[in-house]
Amino acid sequence: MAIKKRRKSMADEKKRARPATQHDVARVAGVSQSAVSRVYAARGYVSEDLRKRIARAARTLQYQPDALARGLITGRSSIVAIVIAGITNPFYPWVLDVLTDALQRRGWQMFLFNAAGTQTVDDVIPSVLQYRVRGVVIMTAELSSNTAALCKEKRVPVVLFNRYTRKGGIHGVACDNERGGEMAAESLLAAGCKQIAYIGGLSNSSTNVDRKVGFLRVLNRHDCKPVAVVEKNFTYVWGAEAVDQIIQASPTLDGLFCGDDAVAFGAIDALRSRYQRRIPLDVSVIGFDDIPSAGWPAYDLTTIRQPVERMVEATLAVLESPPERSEVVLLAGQFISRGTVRSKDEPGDRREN
Amino acid sequence: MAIKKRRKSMADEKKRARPATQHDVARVAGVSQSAVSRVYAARGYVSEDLRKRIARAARTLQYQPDALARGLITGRSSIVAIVIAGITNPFYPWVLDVLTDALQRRGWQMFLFNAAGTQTVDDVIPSVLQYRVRGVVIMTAELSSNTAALCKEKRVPVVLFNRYTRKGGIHGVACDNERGGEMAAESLLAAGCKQIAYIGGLSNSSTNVDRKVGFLRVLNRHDCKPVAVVEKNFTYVWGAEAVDQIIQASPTLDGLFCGDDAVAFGAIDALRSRYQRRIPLDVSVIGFDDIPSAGWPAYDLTTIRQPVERMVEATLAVLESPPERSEVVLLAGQFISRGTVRSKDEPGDRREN
DNA sequence: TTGAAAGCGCTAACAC
DNA sequence: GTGTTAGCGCTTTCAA
Repeated sequence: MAIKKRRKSMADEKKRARPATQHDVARVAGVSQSAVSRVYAARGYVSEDLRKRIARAARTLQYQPDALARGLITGRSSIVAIVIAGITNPFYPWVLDVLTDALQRRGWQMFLFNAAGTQTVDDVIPSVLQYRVRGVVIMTAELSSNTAALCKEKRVPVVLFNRYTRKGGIHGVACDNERGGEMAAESLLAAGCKQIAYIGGLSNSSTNVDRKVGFLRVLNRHDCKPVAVVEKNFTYVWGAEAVDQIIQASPTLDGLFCGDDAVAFGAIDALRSRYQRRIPLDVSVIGFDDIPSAGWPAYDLTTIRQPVERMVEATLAVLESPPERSEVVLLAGQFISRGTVRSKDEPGDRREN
Repeated sequence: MAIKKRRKSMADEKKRARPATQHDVARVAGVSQSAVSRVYAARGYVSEDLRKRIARAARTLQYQPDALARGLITGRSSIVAIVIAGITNPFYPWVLDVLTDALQRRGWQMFLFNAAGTQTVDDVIPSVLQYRVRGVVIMTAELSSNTAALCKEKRVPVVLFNRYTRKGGIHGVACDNERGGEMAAESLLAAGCKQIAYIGGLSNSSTNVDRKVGFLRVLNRHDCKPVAVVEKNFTYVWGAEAVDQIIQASPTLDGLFCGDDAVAFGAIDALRSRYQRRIPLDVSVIGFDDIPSAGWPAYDLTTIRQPVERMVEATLAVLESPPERSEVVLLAGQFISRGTVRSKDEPGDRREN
């Protein structure tokens, strides 16, 4: 008691620095501390009378619950960790915009980690787990089975966003990329393209593989052999670089499917500025994602829209109540027809400006 | 003790669910729990011998410190909260890319909040403060003095990023926007532009005001009266919309300074596709920020580069040791000359493609 | 150099 | 309904 007293007086000295606790509120309201807890934890019974007195005391004291203490006792914070790589690809800001909104509506917080540069997912996960996060959403391809086991052991649900794995215990939410690839192929073939190429992203990511597989399946079905299939990563720079490679070998290229919109932008800029190709008159181009800038006049890109809102909802649904067995949710994309695929009937109708 | 025993046996039943604590490590290593703490808190004395035994025990138990418990006792987490609005403006992904890297190198975590949509900064700050964050970085214009007071009371440093205020207690880190505006004006005048306009962003933000003030100051000094000064927000859509307004009234427009690169993109697209203006032959355009896409061939935008790396470092420096008095750090931007400002000497030299 | 012990602010049995 | 009480896992005096 003596020690306690000493502490208290220290606290009194610099009172302005110490925020109000449930104990303070209880004292002012003339109730027990646990009654205050019951109000804020929204659990157990509290009479209207007590509730009111507590609310008033809390207001005068400017009481705010301490999330750290709450997390410590409950064993769970309300933090969701997002691991991203290449946040400068405009697809991700779009996703983050939707995701932050959905999270904030639930009263959850977002940890943002960037697995670009020096750090990988595996480096970053352990420190995330220290906060007893509610879940981890991974938007990068790499995740070692070691790290996966770590999350499983701590009972932290992991969901891969915009990709998936068939390894057990890891949930996945993605667009139906195979079907998307098929739609792209169908569209280019319908436009009368003959010399068709695919510029992919990260070669072993499910995102890239599925889009490619669907695309090539339809091409194959129509006995159309692609003039080139090249893969590296989902960036503007790679799109432009890939065009360099392709055009050298196949100057008569007339149809191009790109792994995502950023790649498509790079490809289009290279085709126009380095090789004087008109889009879509000389080359038809299709992207993937439908990021906001895809609709801007500079590109006016035909693409496949990812259902980001529904993907985010599906992701949070998994975090709220993780299914026993790992689950892969595939949602349909939507073909968005704009100005980078020529229409077969009127090939000369379009002018470049 | 009886109760304690009961708890313990419960814990044993579902042992796999309970992560190792310092207590467990201490037991295995044959030392006290406080010795383990001293090792991980990196404070106080621990002999080499103990240190080794503890390290070994920790490894076998896969011990990871609990950030919530640590935060509770120390009164501080290692979380920095970032409040953003309009994350889809490519300037912010760029900043986040740099910022996440700098944070992770320090072993800090990032809370990301989006003040777009339904939520404002003021809505979001209280819940951030519950986590005893190390600091708050605000990338939005709005922050009520009420909320500012709240942070001050909790002794949480606040720094405005890419903007500032002269109100007390709030730090600010920004580019020298006035000087940037001056450089833009000097460049347009040097190119021989006569009919010059400014398309700004959020009208009362320091970012917008300073760029405009610097720009108009130089114009005024050269007796050049702008044909239009319009302001709304920092978006692509607004850039295009603003051009509609300006061109109606001033079809002979030949010089344009835009509040940021996104606005410039919208303006350029509208000038080209709706009004058949050639850039820079008919109209010279300057942006601000130098976001990554500014250098892409589609725009090849002349602009002023914000020193994002140095801005981030300055921001974190403030969070690490907040100065007593509020402090505004202004860092110089860099003029980046590309293809959207015509050179005076050879006005007919450029071709659009 | 090490250990014992108090307590950060909160939740959740449990007793009344 | 309400209060009492025992910790959650950690840091930090303080004594030895």
